[in-house]
Amino acid sequence: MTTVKDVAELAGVSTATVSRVLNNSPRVAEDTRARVHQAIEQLNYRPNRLARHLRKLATQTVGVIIPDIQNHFFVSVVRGIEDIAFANHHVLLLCNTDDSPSREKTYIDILLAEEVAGVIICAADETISCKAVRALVDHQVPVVALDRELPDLSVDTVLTDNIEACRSATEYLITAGHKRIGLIAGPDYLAPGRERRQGYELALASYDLPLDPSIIKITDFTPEQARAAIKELLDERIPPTAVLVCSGLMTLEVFKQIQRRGLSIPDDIAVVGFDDTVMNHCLRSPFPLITQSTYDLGQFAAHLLFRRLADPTIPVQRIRLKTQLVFDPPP
Amino acid sequence: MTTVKDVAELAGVSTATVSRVLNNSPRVAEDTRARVHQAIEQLNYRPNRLARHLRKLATQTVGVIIPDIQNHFFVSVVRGIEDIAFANHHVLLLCNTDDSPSREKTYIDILLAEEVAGVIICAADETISCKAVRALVDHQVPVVALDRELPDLSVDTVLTDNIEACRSATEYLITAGHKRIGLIAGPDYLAPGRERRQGYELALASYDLPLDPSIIKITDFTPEQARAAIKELLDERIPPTAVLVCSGLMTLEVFKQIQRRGLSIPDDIAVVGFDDTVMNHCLRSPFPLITQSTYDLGQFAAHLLFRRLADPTIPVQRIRLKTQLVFDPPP
DNA sequence: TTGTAAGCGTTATCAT
DNA sequence: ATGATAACGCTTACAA
Repeated sequence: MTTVKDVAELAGVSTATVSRVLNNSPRVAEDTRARVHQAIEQLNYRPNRLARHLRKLATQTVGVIIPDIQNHFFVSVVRGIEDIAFANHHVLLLCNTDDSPSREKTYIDILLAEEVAGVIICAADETISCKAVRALVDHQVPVVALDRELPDLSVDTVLTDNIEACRSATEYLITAGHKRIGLIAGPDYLAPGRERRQGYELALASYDLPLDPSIIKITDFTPEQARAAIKELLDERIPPTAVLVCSGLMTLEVFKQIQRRGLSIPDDIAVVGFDDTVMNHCLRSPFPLITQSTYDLGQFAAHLLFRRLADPTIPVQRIRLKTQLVFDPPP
Repeated sequence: MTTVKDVAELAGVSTATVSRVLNNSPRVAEDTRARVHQAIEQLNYRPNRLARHLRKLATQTVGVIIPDIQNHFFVSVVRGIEDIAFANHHVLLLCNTDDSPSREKTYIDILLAEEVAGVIICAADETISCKAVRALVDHQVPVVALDRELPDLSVDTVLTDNIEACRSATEYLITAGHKRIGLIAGPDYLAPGRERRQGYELALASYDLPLDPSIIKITDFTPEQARAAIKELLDERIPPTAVLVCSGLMTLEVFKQIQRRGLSIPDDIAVVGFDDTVMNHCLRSPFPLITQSTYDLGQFAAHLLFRRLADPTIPVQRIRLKTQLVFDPPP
């Protein structure tokens, strides 16, 4: 392994000078700079990031904590983050939690020990996660909350406009004539669960429709619970004539189950789902989808992070990304 | 930031002893060990990974270089790798190359500078990539080639059984009565391109069917080129009655284009595609798919890496994973 | 403009 | 069994 020392020797200067060249210090003569650069070339020298970061007590590494990259939702999020990080000469540490607070905690401890420059996190559980994430904040590690909040913490946050998305989607169903609309939502301890339900309730209220708890199903966002939920809805004594499904993974499952029962959409039951995860790409979807630009979500989060890295004093930012109600898949 | 020094002070021992406890050295009295552990607890001390790794000149970081996480194929690959890495207390650096050798090179330089413990790579270009990857090998960084080969390098490799997969798929089409079978394959500089074409040719040969270059389309695996390819095939003076499409992304695109033309599968044209990326999940696929367990692919690669990390002397391994020809989607 | 030297937090060697 | 101390590769005061 070649080190600054080797370069210094070959260039006939001290290691300090090499370091200055490496860090583009202005206080170095042009010809020395040239000689050093030549030595670097010749030896194919790459400064050791570990050593550099240890010395500076600052890395060029960003921790990305998400539930599961296998959830289509996070794929482009991660890519969006990576592209911004790459442009800033930073590198991504990918951490999948499976929504387990304990695995999340383990990863946070590792990221802390790795002295990451910052962390972008989609928390496993908004209340529980705060405790672990606080350790990052206490150690001055910038944190960006993505898609889910960190309520006790004052950190930059980028969210989807959940309430308005579901309010308008529900309104769409209501104006289409539906009076009994089922909801398959997520847990209250996650913003996308809580707020999407709120949007739904808001719409019902503004049209003076009754809120029937028996057709509001709160799940943990998994397909398994979505399957149980849609089953229960369809088995109601008076089944809903429409249903709003509040995540991509669940929408797919609901679609499958409805198909399996031989029911038709929207004649037997109307559906509005979330995210163009799957079916949107391979068939003209038989129902509208609330879509979010997940790539943008990632990019925004990364932008917030690097902005804060550049200037830690700016006020905490909070961004809401708009959604779209899409009736037809892309060509 | 609490350091060994703080712990040592609180426990009333030297930093060396703390380090011994941290590294489970047997040469430390039980009561001192207890005192140190208590101090660690009390201070909530986490050993700095950077410092540790710099000192040991060995990290617990694995570089994962793939073309694009947005390609569904790599999603579970990465997750498979992560799960094994996590179990081994290692962490993942995710690098997307977009199949660009230059971006790949940049990432390899970074990984080298980060002193990663090992690298799992799906090369952008088997010939070009070798040059950059050789730097890793030269620096004794274990490398595992995934899905694509590193021909000039003697490294552990995990591949799909491409030839047999496409031979049997083509055979299936032949025994179904097809005599004029089109092929949409990948480039020769990638194993999945090259070998899948070989399997196709093998099958034709063994049934004494002619090889018609005009219905063999070599693409770069992108949907764009797949679209052009299927268009050309369908516009042939005598169009093929069947087509074998050699990647998941391309299969989806071909499916769309056939649909758009109002043609029906398999009556107008029979299709065999790759990977259960999309349509398999939302509708009973109208045609069979060659599927690979990408999660296993990732796990195997990671296993190879950690095996070599544990014992660098074992002979280079080469694994071929079997595929399945799937006619019906999972329930 | 350049060099010397200390130090980032850890571990390994050598004493004791 | 434990403690001093040097070293990993780099950056940055402080001198010169």
